[in-house]
Amino acid sequence: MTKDLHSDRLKKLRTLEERDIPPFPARTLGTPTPIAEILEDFDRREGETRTVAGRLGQIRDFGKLRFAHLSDRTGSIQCGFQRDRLSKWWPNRKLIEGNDLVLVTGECGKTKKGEPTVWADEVQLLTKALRPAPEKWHGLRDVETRYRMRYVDLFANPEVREVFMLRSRIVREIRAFFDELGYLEVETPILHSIAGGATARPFVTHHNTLDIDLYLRIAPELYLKRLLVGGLERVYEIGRVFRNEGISTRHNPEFTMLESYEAYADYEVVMERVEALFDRLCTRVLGTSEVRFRDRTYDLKPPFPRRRYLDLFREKNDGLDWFDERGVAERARSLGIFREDLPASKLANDVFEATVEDGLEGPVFVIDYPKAICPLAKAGSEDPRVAERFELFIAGMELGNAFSELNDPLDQESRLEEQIADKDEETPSEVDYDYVAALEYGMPPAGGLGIGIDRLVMLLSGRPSIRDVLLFPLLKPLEPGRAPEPEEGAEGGGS
RNA sequence: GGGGGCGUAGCUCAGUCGGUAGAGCAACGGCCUUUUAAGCCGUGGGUCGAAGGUUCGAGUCCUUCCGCCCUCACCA
Repeated sequence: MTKDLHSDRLKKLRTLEERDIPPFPARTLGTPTPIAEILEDFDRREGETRTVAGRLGQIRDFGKLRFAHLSDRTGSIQCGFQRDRLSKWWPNRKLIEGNDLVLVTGECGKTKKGEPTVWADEVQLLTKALRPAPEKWHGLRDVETRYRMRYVDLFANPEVREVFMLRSRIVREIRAFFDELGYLEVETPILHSIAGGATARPFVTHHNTLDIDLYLRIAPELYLKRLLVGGLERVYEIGRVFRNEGISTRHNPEFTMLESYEAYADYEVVMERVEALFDRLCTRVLGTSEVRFRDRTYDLKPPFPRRRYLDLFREKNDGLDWFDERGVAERARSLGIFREDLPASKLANDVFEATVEDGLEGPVFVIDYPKAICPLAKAGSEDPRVAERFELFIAGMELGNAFSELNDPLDQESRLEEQIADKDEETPSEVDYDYVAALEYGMPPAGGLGIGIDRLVMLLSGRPSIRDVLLFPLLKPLEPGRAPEPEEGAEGGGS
């Protein structure tokens, strides 16, 4: 609790109550103007009376005059409090301090040094802050506190706010992009009875009334493609997916995925869409196609080069053929990543990841993946061993994954069944026969796309960790309890 | 899970060889009508992440635990 630590502020709270000044009033007595709007054309506003509201910064006190900056979501402006203008309020001035939320109405004018200032004629305390703000010029630095108390981070560090404003603009622009192409934005279930559409360990939950286990979705893919069967033809969804796996600078157990599906298109069309989308984000949101990320500069100007998966594999592995099982096993051993339990295709893909992926600075489309590692993609017309699939890599990060969607129900059924056969903890628990049934009704040929929104925002904002683009990244909860009392018979709850 | 680093006042950080717990900002009292990292005088503020150990004596050394960061593994 707050109690002892900031008892000064609690004392002020009581004094406010004694003086009938509500510390948390229900009504805001005025309509604040966004601060940026006032600053925009300040010279012309001089002499006008304006109302501003926001969080009070540090007060600079001169006895009969005090200054403090007031910040709202749009910016920050200086307020001047003079005894001669505020005779009624003046005796209460010390009850309002830095970090309180206030409403100030007064005349716009400049100080001797030319600083735009609202000279207060009326002041209303909107919310008494019982905790002080972090230190004024270093801000809040401690990463753990920043993530755990993001609400403080946001008001103490303006650049953090900017990241999330940028994130919002990016998402809005993505929506506009698909909307203009006639896509329908949809919402599909998050609770799945079969965790399909990707390979990942799911979170499990339970529905009490039905008494069944359900999974939080690991991908919306299979539901979106059902909608293609239903005739919606162009659909997209931006939503949270959940994977019960490790946490790192690039992974959070819940993250935001964009998936889109377009009938009568294939992965070539999708590559064009991705290029158009990046071009739009660069011009309309960033204003440049160059981004700085982890000490490197990337030019996101399309077109992006395309490299065949199998070619990249051969290049980085001394001409080794991906399908050469013995050679691949040997190579895996020399890399120290050999695993007896893996099917050949998975092992070969591990070799690909170990030798190729980190070097993919990009932007680059890696295209034409071996069919064996793409259970939901359609085989190419030229080489039946490869699937029409691409992944977009930038800065060694996988940003997008797309393919010409497999719509042959018989092929799909056997591939899903194969997947279950060499099952590990990450493969789906069972085959989604309802999805196969949907395909049996006829799904149009289609190009599908998945983009990790968080990683995209990382790249476009130049933030190296996914936690910097998530408002509330997952952290271990702090243990409120100390060690249990060492008396015997202390009841459980133990870990 | 492996390796490395970190945890000291509300915040940002010092703390030497093991010898009384420090600074700046914030807070509190005072002066000041043009500051904007305001200034000046004064005051208060600590479970040194937690527990145990070594020692006459531990923020400092040892052990265990908790949390965070980086990295590797994992993550098609």
